Amino acid sequence: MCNNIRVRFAPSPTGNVHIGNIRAAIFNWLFARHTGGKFLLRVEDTDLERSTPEAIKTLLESMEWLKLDYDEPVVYQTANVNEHLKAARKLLDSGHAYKSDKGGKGECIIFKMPSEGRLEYNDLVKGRMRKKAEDTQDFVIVRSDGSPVFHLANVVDDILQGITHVIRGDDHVENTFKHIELFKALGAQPPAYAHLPMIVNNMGKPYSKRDGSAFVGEFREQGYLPDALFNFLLLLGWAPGDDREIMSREEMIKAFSLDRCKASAARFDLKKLRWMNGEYIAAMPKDEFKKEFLRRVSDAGIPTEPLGCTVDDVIVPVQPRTKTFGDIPANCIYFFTEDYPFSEAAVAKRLKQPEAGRILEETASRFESIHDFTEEAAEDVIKELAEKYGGMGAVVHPVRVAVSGVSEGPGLFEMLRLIGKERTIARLRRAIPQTAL
RNA sequence: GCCCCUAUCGUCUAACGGUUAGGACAUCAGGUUCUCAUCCUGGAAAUCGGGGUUCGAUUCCCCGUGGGGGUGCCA
Repeated sequence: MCNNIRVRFAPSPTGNVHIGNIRAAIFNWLFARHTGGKFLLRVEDTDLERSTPEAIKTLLESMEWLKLDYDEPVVYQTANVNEHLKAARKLLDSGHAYKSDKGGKGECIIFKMPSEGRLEYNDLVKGRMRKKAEDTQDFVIVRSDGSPVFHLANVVDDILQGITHVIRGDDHVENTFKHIELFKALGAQPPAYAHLPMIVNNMGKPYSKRDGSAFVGEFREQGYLPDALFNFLLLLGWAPGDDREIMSREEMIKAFSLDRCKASAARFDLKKLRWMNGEYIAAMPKDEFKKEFLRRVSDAGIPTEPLGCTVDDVIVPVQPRTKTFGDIPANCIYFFTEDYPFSEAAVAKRLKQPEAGRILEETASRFESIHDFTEEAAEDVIKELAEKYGGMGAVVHPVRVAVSGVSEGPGLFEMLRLIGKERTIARLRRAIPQTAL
């Protein structure tokens, strides 16, 4: 039961966490949880300009939001600079590195790559990787200003943290040959490597902010659930092998393995994410949904008390229809205020009709005589009118638009009941001017 | 230019030499419903091209082509 598998997520805090990046974290986390190893977080904060406290806070929040817990205190790379430089001196002393002023910027330290033979390693995702030594080049490990370069810092930190498996993005494949040589030159055992394919846009280019939401925080803002995003990202480049798609964290942990990761890039499909998010929302406990629902309504500046019913009443028909929480204010505003907007398209299609005005007035006046405004009572009225005006649609549609401003939503009779008799009647009459052709 | 990787429906993917090439999202048609969402039924939809190896290739090899990554002071 005792293994010493140790993996890490090593982002540089830039203020935003890219989905490609967080996916690497997800795969690392799953690998650690599956194997019973340790998942560590290392913040590569050596870029002092971008690594602000706020950026680090954003990173940690994203991790927490996705429930990516780590097993040891966060390591900050800046704390290890002396170790990096010590390693550089060691490499200088052992003849693995040399000083040079090639670019004329001053003296830097360059690591010497093998000049002959073949470099190879076994990538847990991509398989056997090989490269002729003559196709590699020496590279800078300490800049002329004395600061360690990524390659050095990364490798030294991995040694310091005892990392056994490096699971990271595809863009590091070439670096791996360099890193392995560094490990060896420093007298350390290189870790195993697994390179995850990139997430690309529909042009096949790396997915960026230009392609839509690219950062964890944006999805959170738009009302995606962390579990849905997690699940969706996992399925980009990995599949359990059977037909399961929506899986619990436990199932994922149990099923995860690196050798089932794909080696080719995956396109980001927002439609599928939306669908999956809707599935997760539908499965949410009522009180959890209610909490987030109220937060969204409140943030939109809408009163949080429905006009004619309770929040719980509203939630019943709304939850199963919600794809993202960001859609909620626009979809439910008419339950909370008389100042609800009318969709132009809906008005044009349903209210600007020859008989619409008469239908609304007639519906209103018939509703007036209902004592107990139940769904059944409302339905009876509408059905009667439907016979007169040529079908349910002819009556239902204008009434729906009049009382809600939009052409879709909960069942009409349920909606009317929630809005209430007097308010419904008032809304119907108030909408009549809009039926003028 | 050179080096490395990669290639199954529109998209995400399954099929680790033998399947009518499966599932999901999206899409289309029909059913249910007052709309939307859900739900049910059905349809269309793929192995990049060319050579090999093999009794047999989506699967293995080679060559193209497309895409991605890298290429001495970004990470």
